[in-house]
Amino acid sequence: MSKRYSAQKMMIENALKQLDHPTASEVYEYIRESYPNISLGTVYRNLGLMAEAGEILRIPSGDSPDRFDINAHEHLHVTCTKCGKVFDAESEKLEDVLKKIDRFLQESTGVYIEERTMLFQGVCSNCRKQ
Amino acid sequence: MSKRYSAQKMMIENALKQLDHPTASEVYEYIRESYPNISLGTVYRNLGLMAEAGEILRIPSGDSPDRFDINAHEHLHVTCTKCGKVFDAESEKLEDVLKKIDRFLQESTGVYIEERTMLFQGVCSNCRKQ
DNA sequence: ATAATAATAGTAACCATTACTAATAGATAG
DNA sequence: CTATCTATTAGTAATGGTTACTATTATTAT
Ligand SMILES: [Mn+2]
Ligand SMILES: [Mn+2]
Ligand SMILES: [Zn+2]
Ligand SMILES: [Zn+2]
Repeated sequence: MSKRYSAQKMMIENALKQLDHPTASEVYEYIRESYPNISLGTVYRNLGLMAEAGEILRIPSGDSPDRFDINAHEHLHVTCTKCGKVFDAESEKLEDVLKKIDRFLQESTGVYIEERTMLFQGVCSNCRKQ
Repeated sequence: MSKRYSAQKMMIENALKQLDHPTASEVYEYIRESYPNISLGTVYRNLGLMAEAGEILRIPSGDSPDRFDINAHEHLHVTCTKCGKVFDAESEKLEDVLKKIDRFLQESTGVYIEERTMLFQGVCSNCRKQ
């Protein structure tokens, strides 16, 4: 059938667990250390399929390459513009606020919201010290 | 000094007023009808500079090309996945909610938020009828 | 006018991502 | 088992939006 659990996919899953919100290239480089023949195309294809299936999260980023997240539960990301670190944000309170936005947008535009892309940028407390 | 108001920039501004959230290419094609020698690079450069200067808004879009908005006031965009139409959403109420998100993210991650990228997608009421 | 320098047109390069293709590996059936 | 079928891969080429480069043109300052 249409699902063969390849060794490569397993390695990609493992890389996602070891790395913090990595790009496809970072996953590729990580796997290459133990399995030098892995193909970048294979990494891209599997990451895309997994994101499509809802098994992982794709974090689009506009200018820089997309990042991926083993934590598939919907949550927000904040990126530091100085050091590039990615922070997670998640809470009941936040979910309520987001639902409120969905409802507002739906009422004011008539569009039934199916997907949101949200990315926040700023300077982290560590980088502010320097 | 560093600001020369070129005829090309004026044409780009005008195109932004005539078109609804156009891409750089759409601006380019629009201007080409009356001024065939305009360069796509010039359109990109000016749009980038204007967005940088806060004179216009850049709407990043992940997969598809970025769009631009003559309305520089911060507001949200909802795109219909069927017809591609872009809807504007703006209100006092919404601004309050967004400020609330900023404050929450700042408290929970320590990052001082300087920029937000938000894009919503769904199906518009018109497309739902079909 | 002359010189200095923004800005442009045209084109080449970039780079993340996708598409393509022949080879591989794992499942299926006899 | 052996032959066959097919999902997946490695390797590489192509894509497409965007940026970089460079010689030329247009605008400003002297
Ligand atoms: Mn995360
Ligand atoms: Mn708008
Ligand atoms: Zn930082
Ligand atoms: Zn629609």
